[in-house]
Amino acid sequence: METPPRIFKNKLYEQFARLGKALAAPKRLELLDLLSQGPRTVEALADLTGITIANASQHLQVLRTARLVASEKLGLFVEYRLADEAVGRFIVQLQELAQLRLTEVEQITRSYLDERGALEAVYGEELLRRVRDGDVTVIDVRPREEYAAGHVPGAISIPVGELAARLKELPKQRDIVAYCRGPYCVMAIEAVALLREHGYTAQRMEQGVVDWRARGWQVAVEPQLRQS
Amino acid sequence: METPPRIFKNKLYEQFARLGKALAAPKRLELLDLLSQGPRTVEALADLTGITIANASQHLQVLRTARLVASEKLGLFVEYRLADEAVGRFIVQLQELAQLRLTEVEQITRSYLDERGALEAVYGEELLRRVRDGDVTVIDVRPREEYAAGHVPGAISIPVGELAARLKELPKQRDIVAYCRGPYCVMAIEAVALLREHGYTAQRMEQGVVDWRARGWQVAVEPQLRQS
DNA sequence: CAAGTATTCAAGTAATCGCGCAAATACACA
DNA sequence: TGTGTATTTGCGCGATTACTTGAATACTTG
Repeated sequence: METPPRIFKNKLYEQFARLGKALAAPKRLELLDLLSQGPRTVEALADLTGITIANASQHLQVLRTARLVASEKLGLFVEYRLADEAVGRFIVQLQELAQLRLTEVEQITRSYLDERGALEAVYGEELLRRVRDGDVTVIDVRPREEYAAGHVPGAISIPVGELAARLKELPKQRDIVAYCRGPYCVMAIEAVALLREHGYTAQRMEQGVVDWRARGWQVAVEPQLRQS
Repeated sequence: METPPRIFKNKLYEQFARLGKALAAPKRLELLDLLSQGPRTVEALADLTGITIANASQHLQVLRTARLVASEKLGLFVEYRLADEAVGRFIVQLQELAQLRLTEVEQITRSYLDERGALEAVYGEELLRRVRDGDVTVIDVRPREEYAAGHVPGAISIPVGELAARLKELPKQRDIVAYCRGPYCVMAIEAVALLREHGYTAQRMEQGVVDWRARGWQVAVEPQLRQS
């Protein structure tokens, strides 16, 4: 026999758990991370996460019924996006909590960095300030679409795959800062390693556009691409 | 064939998903909510959530392997507590996201309030200011242990069950504000209803001590109870 | 209107989860 | 050292979940 407050609590926590369940699969978290960089089609998401299209579609359904993502039919494709900026911020907080509480997270990233020979020198807030003030040359090494969907003002788009061929665009006498999706994104790590090999002074900024926006700072978008 | 970055991502998101999995069961969220009010024994938690002791123990194991709670043997009992204040803040953020994205949450709370005939008049920040400045009589209607583990400075402890018998302690000419665990806790609602029936001017404060602390404000504790 | 393509749906399978029950363990206290 | 109590563990059941494969659906576009 259940009393009214008990029924109420059960219903309420069941709702909260809807979010928890949606966040319980690694691939869904990866999808959310990608979507926090900008809208994507099912195929692109399947590609980037290394799962089948049908599987990606299913995961996206789950995220949609948890109201974390929204979809829109655009021509032949279905474009998925985060349902709200708050979702992106929440994902960041989840990752921060994991970083804080699960020592394995740091072990995994550290061993990956070691394996790549990328010694990390992170200056955190100081680096952010220099990026904000334009003291350094900032490159956004994410895919072009993500740059278009929102990027740090003043940053130039050089997807990591093109970096080797476009080195001559970069001035050797200025410090270079590379960023990508966030603290666990590996593209900026590769970029910095490559730049240093070629004699540049390069640093990685851990923050991505989600953090940037969360601080209340302006992000730039390419207006011509947001039209349907 | 998996490339090194893919392996890295898989391992990383698997870790993040550990938190998601821990948050995927309604009862575990309820346990975390209770624990954010202060430490509790297994038996007490089982009681408060309406599950068997064995079941509660199992859920607590899951939360412990996700490093969200910690346990300590105290005499004959095992006391569980949040592993970090950040966990409490995170739970609040989860609930805020649910409130924002899942309209069902508001429907459920609204229908519960209607059923209780408790018309909600919430003044939010203004009410908080008055509580902080001591303009009102503040009562903490949670169980005594939770009050002892941390409460709003100046609040007096009147567990909701004792309220009817202790009405005469309260001044009729001053406004009364009742609070309990947070926005979804029903005890303050009951308290306000009872007070109004008896001619008091009473209001509910939605925030609990977790929110209070998250704002950087001081919480008071009963020192003599925190000794082992 | 027909053909092609992106996405979703449906069915099957192996694995996991939540829960109840009963037994085992661990520990304080007499 | 024994006894009582709090907690954990093991086991079995039904339900859910993730993933694959193959077919269906809904579009656009020629």
